[in-house]
Amino acid sequence: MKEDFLLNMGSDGVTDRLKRLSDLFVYQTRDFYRNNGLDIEPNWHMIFRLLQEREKMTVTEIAEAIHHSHPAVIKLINKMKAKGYIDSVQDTEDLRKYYLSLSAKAIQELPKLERYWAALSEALMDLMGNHLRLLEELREVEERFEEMGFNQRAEKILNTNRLPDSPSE
Amino acid sequence: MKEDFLLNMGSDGVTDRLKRLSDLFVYQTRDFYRNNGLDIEPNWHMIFRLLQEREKMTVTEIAEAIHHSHPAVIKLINKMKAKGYIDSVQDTEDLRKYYLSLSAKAIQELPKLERYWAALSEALMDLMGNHLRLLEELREVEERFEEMGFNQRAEKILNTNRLPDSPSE
DNA sequence: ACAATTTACGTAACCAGATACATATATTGA
DNA sequence: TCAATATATGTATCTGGTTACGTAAATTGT
Repeated sequence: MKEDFLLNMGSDGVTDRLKRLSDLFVYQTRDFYRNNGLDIEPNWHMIFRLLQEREKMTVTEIAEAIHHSHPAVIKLINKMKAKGYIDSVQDTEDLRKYYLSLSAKAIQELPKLERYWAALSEALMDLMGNHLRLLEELREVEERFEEMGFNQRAEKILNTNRLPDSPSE
Repeated sequence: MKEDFLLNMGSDGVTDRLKRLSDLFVYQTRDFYRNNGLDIEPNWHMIFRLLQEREKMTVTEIAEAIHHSHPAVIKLINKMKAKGYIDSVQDTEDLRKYYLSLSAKAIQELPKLERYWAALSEALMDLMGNHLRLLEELREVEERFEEMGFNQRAEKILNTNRLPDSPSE
């Protein structure tokens, strides 16, 4: 068990630990796919699920649904298109819009993919100790974030700390 | 309050939510630094802390301490060097090693930086609801990860699911 | 009806991780 | 002692995210 300096940093280490853990999941999921001969990327799962439910969506709608920037969605979708998993059809009324949906190939492969996703899902629950406390804590922070950003909270604290304190330097 | 599809995905959405939250912290911390005229990046904080405690360390030692790859540390350190925050001295006995330490400029700026880090730290506690439950849940998952990777867990589950089930397709 | 604004998609440039590969120096071992 | 192996740093290329900027189409409003 190697030393982990981020643990010493207490809450100040949380940002990096969140990313570090997320990265571990991503890299190992990619490994898992490759070892099992699946030609998909880890972050495509949410797009599959989304388009399974909604049938067709525009780039902007997807970006809003998953709370990511639209360029992030465009890059993701372009790779899925290149592999033939996504169909794109221009809206006849609003020429700016393109409706994205799962291709025939994607739908055909779904049953196979589902089996691997089920294994990943079980492994995840296993790793979380078969409870959802991490999710719950995450949700709490996400909710507070919506009330007021980290940014503004820090700025506010900086100001209140500054006034009663020394006006020096 | 906009819809968030990742919440619908339950535990399958956790990977992306961890990264999404971490990114929010990073981007808003960068904003905070820029608004206050500080010429540093968010992920430099842990390096400052580490070198404050250990005085001097090699790239490899830093990489091990924070559980990142060594190329990640090299990139990070090179940027800090470019801004004059890091000194590098070659070991006289082992010419492969370079001891990294905080520069005079870095040490001189520390008191100023501490005030901003204190504000960020408070803001973080605020956002976490003044408890450390998120950290505790995170720690649990990190520990289980050390016992067995996500990868192997998924592979194992895949195999046990396969045997008693249909050998079809 | 047409100018001004907003919306949708796309691109460029940046940050931050990882793995794979390369090179130089140390260490090991027959 | 010298060949083989291991270690330390560095580079290239991939992933994934962001903001800033650009262009075309739709909507708003006078």
